[in-house]
Amino acid sequence: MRIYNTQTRQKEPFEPLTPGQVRMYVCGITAYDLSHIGHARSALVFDVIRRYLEFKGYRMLFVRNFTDVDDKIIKRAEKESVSAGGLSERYIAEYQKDMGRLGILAATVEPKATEYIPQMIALIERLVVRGFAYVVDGDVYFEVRRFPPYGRLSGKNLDELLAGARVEVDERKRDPHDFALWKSTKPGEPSWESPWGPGRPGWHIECSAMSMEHLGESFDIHGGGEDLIFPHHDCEIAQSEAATDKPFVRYWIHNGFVTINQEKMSKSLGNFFTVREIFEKSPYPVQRTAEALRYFLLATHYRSPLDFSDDGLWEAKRAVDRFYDLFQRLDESTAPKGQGDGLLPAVLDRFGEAFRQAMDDDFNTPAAIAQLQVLRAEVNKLMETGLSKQACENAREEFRSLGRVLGLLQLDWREWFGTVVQPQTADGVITGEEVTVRLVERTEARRRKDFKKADEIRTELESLGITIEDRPDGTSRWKR
RNA sequence: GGCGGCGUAGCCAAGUGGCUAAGGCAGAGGUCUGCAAAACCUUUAUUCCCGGGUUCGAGUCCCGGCGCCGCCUCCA
Repeated sequence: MRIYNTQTRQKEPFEPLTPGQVRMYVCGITAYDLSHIGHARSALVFDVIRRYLEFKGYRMLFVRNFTDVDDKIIKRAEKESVSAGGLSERYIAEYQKDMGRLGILAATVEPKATEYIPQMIALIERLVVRGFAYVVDGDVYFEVRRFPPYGRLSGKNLDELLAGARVEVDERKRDPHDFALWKSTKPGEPSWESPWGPGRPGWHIECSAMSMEHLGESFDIHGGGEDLIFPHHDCEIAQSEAATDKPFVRYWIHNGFVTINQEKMSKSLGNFFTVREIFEKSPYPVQRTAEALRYFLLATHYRSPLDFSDDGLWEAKRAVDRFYDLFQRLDESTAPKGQGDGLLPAVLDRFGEAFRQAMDDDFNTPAAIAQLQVLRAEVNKLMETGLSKQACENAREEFRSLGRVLGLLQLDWREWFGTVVQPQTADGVITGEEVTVRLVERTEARRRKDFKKADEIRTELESLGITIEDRPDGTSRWKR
């Protein structure tokens, strides 16, 4: 398996520090607002990486943090006249709700920054003792000039940074790029006791403290959005390696942005869609919307920018429909053992292997999905030659097994198409029972060759979002 | 100004030196069907932004343009 490492800007063979085990840390969110699709993409990318590594047989130790103390949280909390802690708690819960609906699996540990203040203080003290940090008026800064490799990850050079950067001048800092490890408290802000007086941690230190606490001083994979490369991850490297003298991380993985009309989606630009909105605007049930969104996001490689659009999302849904069409055919097949039975195992093997090869190449999900699509076509063809019930089940199981890596194709086709008979359905949505009644009428009409009546019923159901498919035996099936 | 990335069919999107440039969506024709839908078959880039170069051979490497984007300040 090869992984693109931001550190070296090339794909490298992947070998974990401990054979059979992978330790991975991913920068989560700052909890002060609802998550947008960009957050969802990042969570999804690392969810799939985690799933694939588990699929490969690795034991995963996966940490994804929450930043629950920070300027933006404090500001927002002030505005809403609530406590900073309460605000971040609320948005952490919202994040977990959204990501849960998207099928993002929980991490092994999901630490919150404020629960690791002692570890952060200990780390900062270590840096002060070792001469990498200095104290000014209750603030503690990391002195970047004392750590020559600073900027290695992003490829930035301190002297060149000075030329163009608009860095606010803080006379107390020894270098404009020195960053805060500890900030002395202002009145009304959350604060903790420290050797330097009451204060709160700087942003970067939390990730070093929490990752080391759970994964050790050196671990395998550290991930996040590409906007975190500089300064956040460069700062993490500086703090961590200055404190331990050990290599901090082996593989740095960064996901590309979600854009809107080719422009970065971000809170500051105001051009973002929240995950919540996607679900609310969707005419489909949560599970189906979630899978369409996953498919859409995974159809682009994780390092490429991805332009979000409603059209793209519904195209993805159409593509997933084709899989569930096949699953229904497989499920309803009553064919006896046929020629396809003999050919199927080799086909499943071949595409399973192609799928793994795609994923082994830097988690190439678009290529992996393409293999699933070709397999779908192949199985459809084999059905023409006759596939026994058992063979059909084997085929379905292969899609389920590979699809699990991407968090796709796990539903029963009835759930996907919304044909589960639900006694209660939202206003304006026809229930499965009602559809069944109309369908029986239509079947009767067709039997009488009353095609006018049959077509009326079909048109009526179509206007309600129901598509009918007639089977050769005169019966019909339907989907939303 | 510094650093980095991208430009492949109507749209989305793989492919980073070598069989006929994956796959999806949309479109066209056909088989099937009462008509549809789904499925299947055929079809949609002699060509990968432009111009040079390296090579037996380049979408893929190098140089130079053009266009777009990101980071350098909080940001997934």
